[in-house]
Amino acid sequence: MHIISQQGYIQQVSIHCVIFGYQDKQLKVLVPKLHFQGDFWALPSGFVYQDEDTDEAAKRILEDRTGIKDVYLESFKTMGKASRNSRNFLDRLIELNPNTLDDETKRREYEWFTRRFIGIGYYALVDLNNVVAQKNEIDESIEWYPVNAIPQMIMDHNQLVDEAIESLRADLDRKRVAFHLLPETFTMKEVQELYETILEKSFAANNFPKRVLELNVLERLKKKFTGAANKAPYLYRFPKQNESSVKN
Amino acid sequence: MHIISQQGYIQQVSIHCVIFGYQDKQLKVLVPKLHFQGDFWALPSGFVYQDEDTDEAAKRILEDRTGIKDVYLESFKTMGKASRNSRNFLDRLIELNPNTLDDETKRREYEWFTRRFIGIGYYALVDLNNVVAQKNEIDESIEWYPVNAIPQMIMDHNQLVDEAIESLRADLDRKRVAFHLLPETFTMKEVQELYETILEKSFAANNFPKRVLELNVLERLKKKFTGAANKAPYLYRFPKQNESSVKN
DNA sequence: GCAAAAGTGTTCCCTATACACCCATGG
DNA sequence: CCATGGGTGTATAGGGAACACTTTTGC
Repeated sequence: MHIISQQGYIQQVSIHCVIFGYQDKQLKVLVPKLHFQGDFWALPSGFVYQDEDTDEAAKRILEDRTGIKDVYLESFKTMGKASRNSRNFLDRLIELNPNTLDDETKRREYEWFTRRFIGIGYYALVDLNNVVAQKNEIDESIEWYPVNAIPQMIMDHNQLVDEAIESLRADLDRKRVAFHLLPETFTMKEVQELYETILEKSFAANNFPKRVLELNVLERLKKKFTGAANKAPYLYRFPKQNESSVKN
Repeated sequence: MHIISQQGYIQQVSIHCVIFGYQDKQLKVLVPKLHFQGDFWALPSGFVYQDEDTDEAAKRILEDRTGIKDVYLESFKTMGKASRNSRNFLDRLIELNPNTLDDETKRREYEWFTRRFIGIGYYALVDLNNVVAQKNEIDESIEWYPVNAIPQMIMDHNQLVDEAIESLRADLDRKRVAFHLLPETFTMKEVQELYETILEKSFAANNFPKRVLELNVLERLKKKFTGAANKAPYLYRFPKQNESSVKN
């Protein structure tokens, strides 16, 4: 572990990333498990450099921890409780990993880490099928969990996920945000299933395409011939404005 | 001016309050003007004590600067640009107010104030008719401005107001938030005009009451006899859950 | 031709709007 | 009884859902 407290971070502000993906008709979140004794799960988190936008910090943390870059990012909530610190978490971690605080530097790190932090929550939308998340050295594993089967995480991270889902739902109506969860090309049925999954309600199959298409953000491509003995659906593409599409 | 930099604040985090009121069928924002040469308007802003929730800080700042307390508060946006600092503003202020930096303490304050700050935006909803906003000593005046006639403020404060309005509109649908802008008792027509003002669209007069009433949050009181030669409308009350209603 | 899934059309229902009408109130 | 504005009923339009139907595809 490097000396984190002296790298020019803004004090007492942390960034937390809820990374959404979509697979098997389920909304999933990418959660790393820390490489320590004791089953600690935690959202990819980090701090903000003095000369860095918080948006940039979220992107950097995401890439460092998962290898994922160039994704859609949205800040959704800032957690500001005075009691918000990682002392409970770190004490439990140290209890189960006795050699963690074996020198003066690390003890100073402990003090730094366990102060009260204001946490800025970001959610990311990625194309799970195209993205290969790679754990880095501080993680034991990194896995996609369906939103209703996320392990117990440290601090308020489970609450952050809940708030992220709520924001995602609210944003679905106003912004054309959902397409970021789909692969480069997709069928209208896949779009509908995605909306039904996230909003937990079903839509009529005849009106849904009309409503989506009149957003005027989808490009219709050629049909998708799968070899199956049925009518081939059209493929659509969501031309991404700023970001290039995600290729791990 | 006291020594602000040493009072146990969280470093580089600021709070900004957009205070909404409603009067004369207009949505208004309460904006103080600083007691300095040079026409500086700025949202009521401040910092967060180490042992204080950010929500508490927003409440405290609101009360210190305006005398208003016990209002509905909602955090709506966190501004995180690396370039976000008040150096331009303060340099202009010092230029126009030469005696501002006349001792060492104040010069140190200047350094503290002009660092990069992460700004947490809150909006408050108050009953403008019942609330008497009181300027404190650092303000020259404090006034209600219609949202489309707000003076040019410092830093990104105008943008904060725009984002606050957007959030307020989005929240109107999901939460029963608007009643906080009305007096203790009000007629259905007043509710409708409020919604029409904020959302900038009109509603049919027959269904609107039905939709509002089936929220089951309003209490119908006796009729309102104004002495005018017409049918007296019913008065309604919004029983506030946690907060007591605002009396300056 | 047949099965499977895509895509479309018809009908129905619900909600919101427009408009008309009735009602309470005070002069 | 009349003017005023609150409140309510009726007809209509639009959007979404259910259901049935047509179309495309490969065997």
